[in-house]
Amino acid sequence: MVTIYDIAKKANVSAMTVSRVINNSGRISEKTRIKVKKIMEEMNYVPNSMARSLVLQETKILSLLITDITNPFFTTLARGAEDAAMRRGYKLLFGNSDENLQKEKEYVDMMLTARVDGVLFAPTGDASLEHLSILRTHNIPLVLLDREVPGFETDMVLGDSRAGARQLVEHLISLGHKRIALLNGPLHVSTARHRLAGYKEALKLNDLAYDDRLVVELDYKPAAENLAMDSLLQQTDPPTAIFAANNFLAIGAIRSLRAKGISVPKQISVVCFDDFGESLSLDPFLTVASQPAYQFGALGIQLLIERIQDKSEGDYRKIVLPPELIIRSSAQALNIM
Amino acid sequence: MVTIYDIAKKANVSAMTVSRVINNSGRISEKTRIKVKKIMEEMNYVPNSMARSLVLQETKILSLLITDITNPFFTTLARGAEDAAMRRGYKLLFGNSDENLQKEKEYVDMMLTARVDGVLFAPTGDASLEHLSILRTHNIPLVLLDREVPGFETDMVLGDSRAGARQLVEHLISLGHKRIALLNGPLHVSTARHRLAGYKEALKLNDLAYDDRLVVELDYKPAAENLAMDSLLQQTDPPTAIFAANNFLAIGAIRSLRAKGISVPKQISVVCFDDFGESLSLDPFLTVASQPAYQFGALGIQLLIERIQDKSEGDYRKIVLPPELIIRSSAQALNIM
DNA sequence: CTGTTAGCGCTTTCAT
DNA sequence: ATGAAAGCGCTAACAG
Repeated sequence: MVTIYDIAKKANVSAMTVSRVINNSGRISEKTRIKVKKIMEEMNYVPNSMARSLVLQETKILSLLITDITNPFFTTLARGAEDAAMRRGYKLLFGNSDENLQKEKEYVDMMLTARVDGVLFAPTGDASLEHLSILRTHNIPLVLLDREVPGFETDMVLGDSRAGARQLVEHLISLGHKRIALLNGPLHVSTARHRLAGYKEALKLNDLAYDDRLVVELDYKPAAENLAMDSLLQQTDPPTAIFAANNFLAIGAIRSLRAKGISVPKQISVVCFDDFGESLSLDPFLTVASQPAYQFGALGIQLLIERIQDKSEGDYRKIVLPPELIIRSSAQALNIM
Repeated sequence: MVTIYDIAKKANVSAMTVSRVINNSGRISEKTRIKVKKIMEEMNYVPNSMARSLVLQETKILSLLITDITNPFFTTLARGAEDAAMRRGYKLLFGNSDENLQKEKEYVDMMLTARVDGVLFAPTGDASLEHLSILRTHNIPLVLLDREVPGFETDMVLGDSRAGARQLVEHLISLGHKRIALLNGPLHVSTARHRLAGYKEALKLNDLAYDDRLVVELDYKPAAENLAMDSLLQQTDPPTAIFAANNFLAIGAIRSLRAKGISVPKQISVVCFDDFGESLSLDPFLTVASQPAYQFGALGIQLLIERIQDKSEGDYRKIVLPPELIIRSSAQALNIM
């Protein structure tokens, strides 16, 4: 392995001079700078970031933990974070917790031993509090993404789940629907609670009664939608529309409905939170509350780096990004029979 | 920051003893082991992987570079790699080159300075040769994924693009199609060349003439499919079926066709390479050659770690994973008019 | 403008 | 069973 000492020897200078050339620090004569640079090239020198970090006490590595790498919302968010980090000279260490608290813990340990300079964290749920506290104990700057965790204060970038849910449900109501089901994620995740709140709010604003038989809470398990649909449809007064709390739930629901021979949107309307990437949807027909996923990542990195560099104990900032209602064809006016 | 010296002092032992406890190495009395462990807990000690790597000359970090983080093929592959790496005690540093040679170079530099123990590399194309050579120069074990690069020998995990393409095209032929267009990726990527070869092979096996007006080479730019469709359809003897070399191209093509009021599959059949994840496709109707993406990642890691640990200069291994033909409804029998 | 010294946190080697 | 010394590759602080 080529070190600065190898370079130094060959260039007849001290290691320190080589170090200065590498970092463009201090004053160095143009002549030696060029000589050293040339030798570094010749010898294929690559700085050792381990050694550097050890003395500098900073790694220039940020970590991004997401909960589902197969979800377009998170991959788009990841691209936003990556671009923003790179642009500012930071590397990004990805992690995928898979909505799994145990995996999340492993990633937290990894962040700690890797001595990352900061963390962008999409928690699996309220139980992530413990993990966040560990990071806080070690003074690692931290930005929460997409989901908040009760009892934990920090910078965050969130969507407006309540408003988005309300808009979606009001859209259904404006189409004449009165029996609207909510296919929700687990309530230990803040976004699920907020979407439920928005759902209730929309009902109330329109003088519709809240019926808890229309609300189903699903964890992110495959095929759970199928059972949920069954029970929903067997009710005496079944829903005419479904509000799915995220894109995957909507897809699961629609597939389940179609498998039963029920047409969407002709027989049942469906709307959901989160869009799919442009390149993924064959037939963009879902009416959605689309979130600016790329911005989530980019702004998260910005907050994080500001926190790292200012070292300031300034007040925590909470950025709330509004969703955009995109009306397509998966929800239609209720047929008056 | 808590170091082994802090622990040592508090436990009235030497740093060396603490180190031994951490690594379960050497013999230590049960009494001191327990005492030291307890103090480590109390003080929230976390080993510093930088310092450790610096002396050990290994990081236990592997790097995975993919070309498109929004493509389900690669995210699924990433999950396979991640699971396999974690299971064997390695961490995975993700990178997303975005089919961009410049970004790829930045990631290579990063791998070098981060001193990763090995690299899983999906190259952007043949021009990646230079980057691979750099890694080779620095003796970094390397496994190529999905795409090979002429002139570069190493372990690889590939799909059988030629066979998959042949099957897809023969399927179309069996449905009565004779004018079959190929919507291909750029030819500086090995998979595109192999898919072209498979396409030609299928034609030849069925005594159909190869017509280069039916073959379009697209780079991965948005909306390129639209223009390609235009020119394809304006021909005197336009295609009745399209073989798209990957999932995104197929989607682009279908959207373009539908925008022109052309129905798939009624008027034009479409098949493609690579499936979508289960959770992403609303309406799994595309007939595809599906690749075992998860296996690509898992096997890649396996090859890589074996190479790292054996240090052996054994022969390079090339694993070729066959695709699976999944017949759905996007391709139908040609209407005899 | 350049060099010397010391030390970042850890483990290897050699003592005891 | 435990410890002391040296060194991994690098840079901050000070000296010249």
